[in-house]
Amino acid sequence: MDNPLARKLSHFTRLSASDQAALDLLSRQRVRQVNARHDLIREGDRPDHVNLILSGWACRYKTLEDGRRQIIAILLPGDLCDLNIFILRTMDHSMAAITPVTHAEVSREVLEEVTLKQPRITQALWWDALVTAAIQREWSVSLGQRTALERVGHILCELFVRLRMVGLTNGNCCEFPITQVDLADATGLSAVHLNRTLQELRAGELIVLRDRLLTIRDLPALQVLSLFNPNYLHLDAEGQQYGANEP
Amino acid sequence: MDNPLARKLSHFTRLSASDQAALDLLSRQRVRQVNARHDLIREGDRPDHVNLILSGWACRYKTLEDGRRQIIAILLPGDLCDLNIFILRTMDHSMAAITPVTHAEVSREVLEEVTLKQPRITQALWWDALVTAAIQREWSVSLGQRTALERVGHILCELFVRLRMVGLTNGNCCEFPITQVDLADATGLSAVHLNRTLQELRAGELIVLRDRLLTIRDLPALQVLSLFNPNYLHLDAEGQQYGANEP
DNA sequence: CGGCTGCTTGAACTTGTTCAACAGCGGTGG
DNA sequence: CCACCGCTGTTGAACAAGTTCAAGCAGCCG
Repeated sequence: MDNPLARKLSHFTRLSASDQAALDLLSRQRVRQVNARHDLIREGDRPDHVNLILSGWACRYKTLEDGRRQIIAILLPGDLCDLNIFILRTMDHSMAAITPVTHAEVSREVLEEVTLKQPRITQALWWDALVTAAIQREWSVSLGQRTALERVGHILCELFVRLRMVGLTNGNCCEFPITQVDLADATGLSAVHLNRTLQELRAGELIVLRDRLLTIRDLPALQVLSLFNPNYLHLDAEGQQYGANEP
Repeated sequence: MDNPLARKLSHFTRLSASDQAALDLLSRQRVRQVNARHDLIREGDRPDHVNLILSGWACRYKTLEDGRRQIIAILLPGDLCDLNIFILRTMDHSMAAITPVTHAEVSREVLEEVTLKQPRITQALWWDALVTAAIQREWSVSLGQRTALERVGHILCELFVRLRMVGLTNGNCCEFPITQVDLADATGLSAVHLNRTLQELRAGELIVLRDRLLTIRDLPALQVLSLFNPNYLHLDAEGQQYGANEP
């Protein structure tokens, strides 16, 4: 299975062959490439499609007038951006590629057709949207309450688990192609302090991060240190009751 | 119009008489009272209904094991909690009343019936859900990038504008029944520093806050100081194209 | 009256920021 | 081929913002 969206949704529900086919169809809609650090869409734009990340990392962000920037969310392969964007007139934030990104632009019509024909997919996309909202809430907790060390540990745990869901980890390793500046903007820390915090995690023998490759040496310890409780990711196959009964 | 939800949604779309009637029906579902600082629902619960706040203030919050608490969202009259909660098995956060709260518990069945019969309401509820998500993102920006002064100013602006949408302001005044401790937990500040920050806003002649009554003495100045840009609230009647054509 | 909650103040302290400089690396153009 | 540039990561030191601890006051309610 090389379709990251299908892989992710199968954590929620069992997908039939026709569900799979429908998701594959989504992945083949108008496929585009974007270079690293280029915008996919900007605040004020009015999009006419939904983006599905196929490969690479992207982010949502907002900037304040004086240049301060907050990364609001990190988008990984299999992430679908703003299902019902069609209702709001304009984007209130921007999205940018962190690495080179391939994404499919799915039109409203295609999306509606798929959700109409495949109710299990509709259900699963709902689950995905609700998890996305839960992640956003957890980030608020991090930004508001966690210390620098906890915050950085937490985001590493979260990204690792999310990457594992779409098959992008290898044992306790994963590609981790984000710069320290971007990680700092995501955690609300200065780049200098983020650097020192990473060093602290390395010194504690919790992680290795070098050459865009992350190894989590002791995930349980990192989770404890970061007060990371994965239940907000709702990974416990909650939708199995809607499982496919076709082959 | 004493229905805060209808009042809020009418900022997005024109509501027909039957839309109004349907929203009034929602407000009459199983009406409950909750005392101040009591939970409406707890992390781990599995709700079987959606809450519609009719009067009073509430909040969503999460606590960390060691007692640190982050208020994730503030719920005002007219706010509807988690439309599609039915999909996720358990709550990943709690909700509590800040003041005494009256709310209607709307069952899945009633909600589905209304949205099926009144497509304009469905559309408007979508708009509301997307605005809620946008608010959550803006809070991330505040927590991650804004200084204490900006953060406090920003939340005051936001709450004032949201209260105005549901008719709970009077000129530049509004009831503001939240304690400093709760405001501190919402802004990620200590209660002591929140107190000093409020004093700074008072000293700058921007606000008066006394006896649970907030007066914004200079909204434009407060907006500038807080880098408050209301476009994330999507208030510009974006859904007028779906306006009712019945009386 | 006593005890509670919410607000306020002072002072010491801690965490994270800012500023500045430098090293390593890869790409580009002379 | 080498010089140079820009980007990323790293380090040190001074600094600022916000926290913590501790105490006190006002109003309210039983």
